[in-house]
Amino acid sequence: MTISQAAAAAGLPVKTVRYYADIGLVKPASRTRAGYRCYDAAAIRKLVFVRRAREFGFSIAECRELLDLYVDERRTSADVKQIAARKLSEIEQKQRELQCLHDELARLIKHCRGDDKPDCPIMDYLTD
Amino acid sequence: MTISQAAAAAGLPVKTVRYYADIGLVKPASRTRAGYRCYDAAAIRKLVFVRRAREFGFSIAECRELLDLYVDERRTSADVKQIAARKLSEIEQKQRELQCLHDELARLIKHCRGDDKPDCPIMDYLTD
DNA sequence: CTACGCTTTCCAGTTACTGGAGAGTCAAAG
DNA sequence: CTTTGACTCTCCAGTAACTGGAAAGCGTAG
Repeated sequence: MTISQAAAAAGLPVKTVRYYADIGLVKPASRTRAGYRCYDAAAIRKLVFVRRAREFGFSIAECRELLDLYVDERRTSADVKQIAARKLSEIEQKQRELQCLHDELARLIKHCRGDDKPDCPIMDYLTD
Repeated sequence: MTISQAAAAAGLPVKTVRYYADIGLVKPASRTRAGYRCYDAAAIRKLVFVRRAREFGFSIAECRELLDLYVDERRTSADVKQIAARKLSEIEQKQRELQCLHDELARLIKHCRGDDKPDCPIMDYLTD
């Protein structure tokens, strides 16, 4: 399978697949004599795996960790669960932060008259 | 005021203040003969303004916009409100995305036994 | 006078790609 | 057999918003 076929199968841009090969995250199974990357079913499964992990917000480093577990037959679900739990608490942390920002900004917007005068509680708040 | 005093007053790292000067976001009031940046009260107010706007998640480009309004005596609160409302809807969009991720990941973690066996619904999900 | 701390500029690295240039490859059409 | 067009290769640069570090200059206290 050529890189464009692999990219289509995995649901990733060709550039990204090439990038993953460059950084050694998901290497092609082989190369043709002309240097074209060849992807087999296993490599494509890894690409899909990485795409889904990335969609979950896992970093490339974390994807590497997960991919190591993915191919490790002696992995334990406890290992996987730990990484996932770590990510979940990061997500929750970000959610709390966003909620604060949201509430504060919504409050300011509510109190801003939005007319043609310069006075504005949003500006006042930023000025402090 | 030297750059380190200005940075302390604004609650920003020195490097960041220098960076803001480099990109023309908040320029020092003047320079000493030796080339040292000099910050006056107005510049420090702008630094604080930018710090707070950044904390709200406004990008540097948006900070520039807001800063233009900040110094514009003919600004209208409608202009400010519009920018803020745009940012608020971005925040809400990100909140919805995070909520989806959170729920999905929490569900998977709940169903993962977290024992010493390799079987894991999280891995299954990523493999698809 | 010297030591130390602060400042300067410039360069590189971070994250995870994305775009583009210039050159090589492949398969099909004429 | 050649040509055309699509595809691929590598390498370089840029993105956002800094951050770290090197090498050199400046300023003041002892």
